[in-house]
Amino acid sequence: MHHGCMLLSRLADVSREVAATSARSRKIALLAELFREAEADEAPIVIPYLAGRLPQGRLGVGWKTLGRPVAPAAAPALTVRGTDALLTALGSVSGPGSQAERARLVGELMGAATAEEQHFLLGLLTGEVRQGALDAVAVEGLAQATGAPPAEVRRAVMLAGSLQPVARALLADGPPSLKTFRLTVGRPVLPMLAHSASSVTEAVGKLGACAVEEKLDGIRVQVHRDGDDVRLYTRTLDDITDRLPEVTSAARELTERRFVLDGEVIALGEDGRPRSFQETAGRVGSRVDVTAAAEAVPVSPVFFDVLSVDDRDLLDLPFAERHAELARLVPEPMRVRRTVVTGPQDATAAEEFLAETLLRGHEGVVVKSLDAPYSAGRRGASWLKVKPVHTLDLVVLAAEWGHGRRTGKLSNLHLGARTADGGFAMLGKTFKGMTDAMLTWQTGHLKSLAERDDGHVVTVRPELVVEIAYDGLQRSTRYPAGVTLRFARVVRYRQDKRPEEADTVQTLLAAHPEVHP
DNA sequence: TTCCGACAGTGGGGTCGCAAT
DNA sequence: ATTGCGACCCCACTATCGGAA
Repeated sequence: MHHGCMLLSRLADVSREVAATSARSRKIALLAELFREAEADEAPIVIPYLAGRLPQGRLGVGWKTLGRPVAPAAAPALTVRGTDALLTALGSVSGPGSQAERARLVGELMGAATAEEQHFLLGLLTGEVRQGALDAVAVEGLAQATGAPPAEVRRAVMLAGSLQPVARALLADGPPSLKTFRLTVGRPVLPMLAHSASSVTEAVGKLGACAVEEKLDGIRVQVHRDGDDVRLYTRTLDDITDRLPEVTSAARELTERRFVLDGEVIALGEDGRPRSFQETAGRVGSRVDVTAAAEAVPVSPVFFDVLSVDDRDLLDLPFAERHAELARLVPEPMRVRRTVVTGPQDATAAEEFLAETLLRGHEGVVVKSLDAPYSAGRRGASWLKVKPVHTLDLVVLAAEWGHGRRTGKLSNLHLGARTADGGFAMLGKTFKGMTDAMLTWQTGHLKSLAERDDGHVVTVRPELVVEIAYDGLQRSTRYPAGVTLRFARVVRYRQDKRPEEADTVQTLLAAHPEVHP
């Protein structure tokens, strides 16, 4: 065993082995074995690496920066620590000439790596390790390696916001150290997420007594206030405090002084109706001239949950009790609009609430069990979102060769609607919704319609009609009609339809009068 | 034995900011 | 000034494993 000088080749070997097995239990065992070998101060490197992530986060290195392949080293020499030091240096490069300098450092690293190590590093740098194990499997491996109960490790990770500090503590001090991870104001926790349901009735049927809340099409935000200090975090726990001063002010106006709230920020018009997601996202993404951005597109926080008040951790309380705290803390307009139903016999009322929500211009609803605790970081089925689905019959104009498990299959479809002149206008692409059987079938069928194959995109005669589901229309500068479909996915092929029967751009635009191309 | 929850994989479009052109 | 790239918002859906029922 290499004490304190674990080689990168060891990680590359384990990653390859993990990728080669399909059994999750075996993946966990392989990771656990490696984690046991890591020193406490190597753990914060080894564990994210084997979870498919870099401890530094993104480094400004993508496929273009990686450039051409570099001749691999003959023998493994890179250590985990050495690699990490080099990548830390790479991440700190900025200013003029930085792209070239990053490329040089990447080249240096790759040149020192064996072919196996290069493959592993490539996966890490591009975020595509494809070993069938990410954070969740690594958490299990960490639990197995240290003898800590998996549920307690998961909880610590959700409270810490990431795997690394938990890994460091566990490897250094063992399972008792998990108790040091508590909900702390100022330290963001992984947010609770929702599953999908196809109707409100179905959702209420599954959850029983529940709240039905408006689903706002904005940006998720976690607000931490400790006295005058307010911090704002996104769904991935990025700190966006500096970008949303009006949200900070709103948090300071509340009478309680220590709390953690969960909600959405959204740009609303003068009439209180939501502005487009594109406008909200643009505003939240603006960092340079925040004052001008806030002037042009002010946003409002709308809260739906409270995780902590005055140092009381509310995570394990049932939602009904957390909401009572929320109602005490946050006045009406800053709280999400909702209705409470007692169970399936109230499904009609819930459906009516959805209809009203849509009339107010919102995205849909989230149906939430009144009993459920806040299970951060885990996709519990106690929150179910329901959004209306639109469908269209479109024509396949081209398809792209797939990657990974879709290698050799035509996967990503280019979708077109009919135009007035008898041609087709591309509206976007989709790779979603296909079963393996559909992938196989469409690969064969599209090959028979192929007109050109540049090795990436196969252009086909526009004859195959496909039914596409989508969430809505949005403006686009990329596509000729000036619009594109949001979250397009395949429902089924319509071999009973000829391309002349496909939907037109005109009818699509007419169905979404609020969108101006 | 069957069912179902959790997970990973497969990428989609838009917007912003920075560096390069 | 414009373009290209990368990061990060939003996200749907299927396949699979393995524990629950």
